[in-house]
Amino acid sequence: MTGVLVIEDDDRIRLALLLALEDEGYAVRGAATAEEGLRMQRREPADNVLVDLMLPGLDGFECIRQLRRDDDVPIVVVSARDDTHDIVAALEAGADDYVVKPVAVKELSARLRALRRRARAVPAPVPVLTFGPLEISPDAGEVRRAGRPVPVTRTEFRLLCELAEHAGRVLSRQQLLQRVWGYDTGDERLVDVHVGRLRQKIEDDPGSPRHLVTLRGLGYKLTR
Amino acid sequence: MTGVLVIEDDDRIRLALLLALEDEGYAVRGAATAEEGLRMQRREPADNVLVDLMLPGLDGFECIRQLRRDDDVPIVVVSARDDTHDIVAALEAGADDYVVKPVAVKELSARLRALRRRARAVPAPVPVLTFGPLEISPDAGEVRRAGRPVPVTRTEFRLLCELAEHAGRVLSRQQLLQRVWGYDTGDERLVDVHVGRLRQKIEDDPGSPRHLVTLRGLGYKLTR
DNA sequence: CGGTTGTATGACAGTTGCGTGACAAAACCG
DNA sequence: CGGTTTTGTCACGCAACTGTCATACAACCG
Repeated sequence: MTGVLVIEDDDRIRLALLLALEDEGYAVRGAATAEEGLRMQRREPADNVLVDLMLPGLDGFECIRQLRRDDDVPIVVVSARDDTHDIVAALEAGADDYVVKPVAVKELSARLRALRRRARAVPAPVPVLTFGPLEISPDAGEVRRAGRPVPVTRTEFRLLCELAEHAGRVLSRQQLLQRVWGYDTGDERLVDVHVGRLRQKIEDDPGSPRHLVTLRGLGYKLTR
Repeated sequence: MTGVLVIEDDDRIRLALLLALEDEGYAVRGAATAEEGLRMQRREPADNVLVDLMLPGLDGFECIRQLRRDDDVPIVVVSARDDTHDIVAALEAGADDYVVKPVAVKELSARLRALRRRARAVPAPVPVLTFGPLEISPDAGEVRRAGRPVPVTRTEFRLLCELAEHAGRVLSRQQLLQRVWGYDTGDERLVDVHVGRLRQKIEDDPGSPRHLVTLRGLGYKLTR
């Protein structure tokens, strides 16, 4: 299911767009302000965003820039203003297309499809967390040391990810039990054992660990 | 240097576009007919193609389709006709954008830039996914190993495509059940079985798979 | 320094997760 | 309709993993 987010302050127009797009088979949702739209997109990303330029508060241009900052979603501006200056500015801000109201829904839909044809082909890179020679990619379910894959078990992997996500911070055994194992209570030695096993695999000298370090009385942390 | 090819039969308009785009810093070339444009693009590909719809001989729609057949170049239609039906047809044929004459060069330039932003992100616009000796073409519904076609069943193919689309990422059995079978719940062994069958066909040594690998406790992933 | 607390590690048995072959139901196809 | 292919289910065996325990070691403290 492909989702479309419509950011438009005029209730009538927004509703009309939403209904029309829904008829075209999109899963729609709407926002009346840039702030609301940004929040929605951050929480549950849509596959396309339609945005008006004249918005109360944060205006359309700024909205586009902020959307672009942490998202590669295709953005289409739907504006009443047919002005070269606006069009150029919107596209420069990061929009992918600009259509002038009133717009035929069929056309809008075709433009969205054309846009998605391009956007979909982009293979999102697999994010990797690095700690010195250590590379952890949660999505790939893979750990590498100096480029070489290190076989780790599921529990070890979860533990490592948890530590990596909070790099530099101490996590107590209780916190780790909670987050990795889901235990509300349990033997804290369990954590020790797995940390030990992990060290055998990822540390050069497991005896004096450089990345997965113990903080006596506090817990463990992962450092760079 | 970014090159733009303008396919437009009206000499005056073509010249005007070429000059204006040259001013904007593009390396331009022009063609008066679809045939000529296709030949030029095949011999020395430009980074963008502008095409008129009303062309003598091969018309604009057909021109777009033929361009698309062996090229992923961004195509912008520049037409005098402001008609929803034409716009939709052109976009469906494979165009990326549609602007109506007369058009401001600044706008055209901005649209080209926006388009190229997207297009560049696609490194190899091949509809074939390769994993070592393995070739999967989702569109053609075909799998090859070392060039030789491999007969796979529909379910196997879908499973393979799903994994290929998320190359390098782990997909849990649940996710695969959901996406390939549409099951919200079900026996996860089912996935194992099909993965096993797939391995018999695509792996050199199904006993120790190199591409379709298991991540114990996590799921499966396809690697290069 | 000895006592105390906290941490590392090796061994082990129970458990889990995975791969596979067999088989029946279902879909497909002349 | 009969044969063939595809699909889903099941049970079993193997290998890998997990958690517990006991013991040894290291750090802290007065």
